Amino acid sequence: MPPSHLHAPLLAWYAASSRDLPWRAADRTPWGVLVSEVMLQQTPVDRVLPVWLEWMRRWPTPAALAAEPPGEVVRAWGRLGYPRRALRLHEAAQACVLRFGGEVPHEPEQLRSLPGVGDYTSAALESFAFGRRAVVLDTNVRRVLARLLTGSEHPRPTINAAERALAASVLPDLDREAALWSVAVMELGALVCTAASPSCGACPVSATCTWVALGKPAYDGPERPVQKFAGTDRQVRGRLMAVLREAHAPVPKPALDAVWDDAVQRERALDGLVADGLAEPLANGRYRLPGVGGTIDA
DNA sequence: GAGACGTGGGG
DNA sequence: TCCCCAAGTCT
Repeated sequence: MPPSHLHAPLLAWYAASSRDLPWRAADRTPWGVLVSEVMLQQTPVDRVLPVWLEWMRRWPTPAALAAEPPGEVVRAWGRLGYPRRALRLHEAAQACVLRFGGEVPHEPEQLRSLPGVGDYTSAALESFAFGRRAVVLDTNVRRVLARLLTGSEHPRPTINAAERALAASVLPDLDREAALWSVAVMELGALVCTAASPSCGACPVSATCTWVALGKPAYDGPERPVQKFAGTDRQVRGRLMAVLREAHAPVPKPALDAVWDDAVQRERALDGLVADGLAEPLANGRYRLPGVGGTIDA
């Protein structure tokens, strides 16, 4: 249970300053929360918002999404990035239909069995969709608790048992309060206690923040991993997928070859997309998003 | 447990 | 321009 000097001001701040996001609305559904959580894995809210609205309009239930060919789902995913998430969401929808009566399940182990649902997303669904107490530990919560409680500017590169226990120790005991606490801490991390330039002057709990009390010391923990992108297979895959998404007929190989000069890397990337189920090779040497179109171009 | 996996905005 | 960053998951 968080001490009241943290709990009360944070909840007051959340009531006054949180964003009105549709997946938090009173009429939200577990399915809508699941879609939002998967889309928000590594993608900012502003970019997710329009895509989420369109998805919920087209596919308001797991069954609606499950009935689509995977390629159509990948196309609607657009430029959110990491399109394998779209495939996993499609598979998760099918699992809901086949195994859970068309509903998003509410038991943690059932949630964890869904493709694309890991520790974080499972806890987020427990908490935000079903109103149950769960330790929600995403990058925002980790950063806020690191600063507030341990005085470190950033959390360690990987979650360990001690960090999870600390998060659990400040989580309210009751379901409703726990869910509210988690979403409020997340929101504080997203809007105020940001990674690069926190607005401590606007923070409702800066008076009791350990990191502030220590004079905001620079991070001195283990090296934090940096991701390369330019020149990687990931960049090539992205370009290939952009061509396939925008095409509404099977794509001739030369159109794919045009996106990258290095043939070895290009073929490796394309093979990877096929292996992942993101691209479908046709008999005539053309490619398309999996299952779309129906007609086999001759 | 390290590395793979997209995309685009901001400093 | 370059680098960091954004509600992680999977292998």
